[in-house]
Amino acid sequence: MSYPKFKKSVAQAKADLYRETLARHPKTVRVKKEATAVRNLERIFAAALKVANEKGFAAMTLRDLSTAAGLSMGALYAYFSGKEELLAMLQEQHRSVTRRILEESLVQVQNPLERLRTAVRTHLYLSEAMQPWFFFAYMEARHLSADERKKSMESELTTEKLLADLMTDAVAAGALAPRDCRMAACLTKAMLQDWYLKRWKHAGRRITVDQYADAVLAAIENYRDPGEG
Amino acid sequence: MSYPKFKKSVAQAKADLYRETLARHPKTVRVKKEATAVRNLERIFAAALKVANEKGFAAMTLRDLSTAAGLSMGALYAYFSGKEELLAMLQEQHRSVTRRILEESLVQVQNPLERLRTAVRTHLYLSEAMQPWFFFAYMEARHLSADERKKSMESELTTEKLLADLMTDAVAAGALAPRDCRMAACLTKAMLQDWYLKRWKHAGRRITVDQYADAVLAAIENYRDPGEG
DNA sequence: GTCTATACACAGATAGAC
DNA sequence: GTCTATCTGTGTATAGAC
Repeated sequence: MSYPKFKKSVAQAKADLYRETLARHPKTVRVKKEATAVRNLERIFAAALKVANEKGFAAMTLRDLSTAAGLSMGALYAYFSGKEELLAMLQEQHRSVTRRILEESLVQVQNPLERLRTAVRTHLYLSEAMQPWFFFAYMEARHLSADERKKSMESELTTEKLLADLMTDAVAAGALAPRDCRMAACLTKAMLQDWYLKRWKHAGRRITVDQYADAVLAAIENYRDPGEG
Repeated sequence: MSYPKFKKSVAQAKADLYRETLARHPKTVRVKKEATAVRNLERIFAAALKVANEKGFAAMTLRDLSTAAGLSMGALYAYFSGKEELLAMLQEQHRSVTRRILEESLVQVQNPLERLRTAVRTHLYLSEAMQPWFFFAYMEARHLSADERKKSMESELTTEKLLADLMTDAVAAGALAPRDCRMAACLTKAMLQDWYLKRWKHAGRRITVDQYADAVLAAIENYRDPGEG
C-alpha cells in the first residue's frame, strides 16, 4: 500500500478510535451525547498534543489546553478527572492504534522477507501519519505512573520482538544473512524512532517517508554480525 | 583506548570542566572561593541530572533540587539566577565536553576507516561515561529558549556532519562501499543515540558498550544504498 | 556563604449559575 | 454541557539573620 492510501485509511479509522476511547472510559467522560463527546475529545487530544509537544506535558497548564481546545476549564473536567488521567488516555489510545495497525498490515503477507519489509514500512507510515502521537508517547513515557510506564516499556519490547521474529523467519528462509536478530532488531527500532523524533531534520532535507524506508531496509538487509563481514 | 581507560580520563577532566563553567559565568555564581564553588556546582549539577532525568526538568522543583543537592533554596541562588539559567548551564557544559573529547580523539588517527571507527567508538564511550548528561540534553532540548535551542540543533548537525565527512573520506579511500553519506550518517546517529536513550533495555540484556559499538560499526561498514544491494 | 522565613504568582481542581 | 468565579496548594524567588 502506498503512503497516500495508507494515510487515508488511517484518517478513516479515527472516528472508530475515539468511540473506543469513550467506551473504555465511561466513568470519566461524563458527556452522554456521543457526537458531542467525540468532537470535543478530538479537539482536546489534538490541542494537548500540540501544546505538550512544544513545551512538554508537565509545562502545559490546563489553561493552555483550555485555550487551545476552545473549551473552558470547567468543560475539560467533563472529559477527564485530572491531568494524570488525560496523560494515560493519550498513551493508551496511541498503544492500541499502533498494535492494531501493525497486526492488520501483516495478515495478508506470506513471504518472510516481504513480511519484514511490510512491518518496517508500515511502522514508518504510521509514525508519519500520526507523528504527534509517537513523539508524545516517546517523550512523556517517563512521566507516567509506575503502572503505565511498565505498559509503555512492554509495548516497546513487543514491537522489537516482532521485528526480531520476522527477521529470524527471513534468515531461516535464506532470504537474509544469519545474524543476532535481537541486536539487529534493536538497531532497526532506533532507526525507526529517529523518523518521528527528528522530523525537523528530515523535513529540512526533503526526505520522504518512502526514501527513509528504503534506506532503513537497505541497512537491515545488508547487515552482517561483527566479525562476519 | 579501552573503555575503562577512557572512563578514567573523563573523570580526570571533570575538575577542569567545572572550573571552566565557573569562568564562563562569573556574574551568576556569586561564590568566590573556587574550591567551594566547584564542590557545590558538582553537587548541584549531579542532583539536577538525577532528579530531572527521573521526572523531567519542568517537573523538578527547586525544593527537590535543594534536598537532593544538600543545599538550601537560598544557597542555590548563589550559583544560578533561576531555573532557566541552570538549564542553559547544563546544556552548555554538555556541548563543550562533547565537542572537545570528540576532536581530541581524532588528532592521532590517520587511516580514514580507523578515523570513522574511532569517532563512533569514542561517541559511544563518552555517552556511556556521561549518560545522564546525554539523556538530559536530548530530552530537555525543546524546553530551551529559541537561542539555546538553535545551538542544540547546530550541535546535532555538526556531529552528524563529522560522521558524514569521515565516511566520505573512507569511501574515497576505497575502504567502504560508495553510498549516500549524509543518509548513512543520519542512520548512524540514530543508533548512537539509542545507546543512552534506552539504557534500561541494553543494561537488562547485559550488552556492553564495546559489543554495541561493534554492532553499530558492522551495520555502517556493510551498509549499501537502496538498489545497490 | 548559607540558612530560615516569607512574598507573590499561578497551578490544578471545583462549585454553582445558566 | 458549558461557563465564570473561586478555593487551596505549591512553585519560584528574595529578604534578612547568622
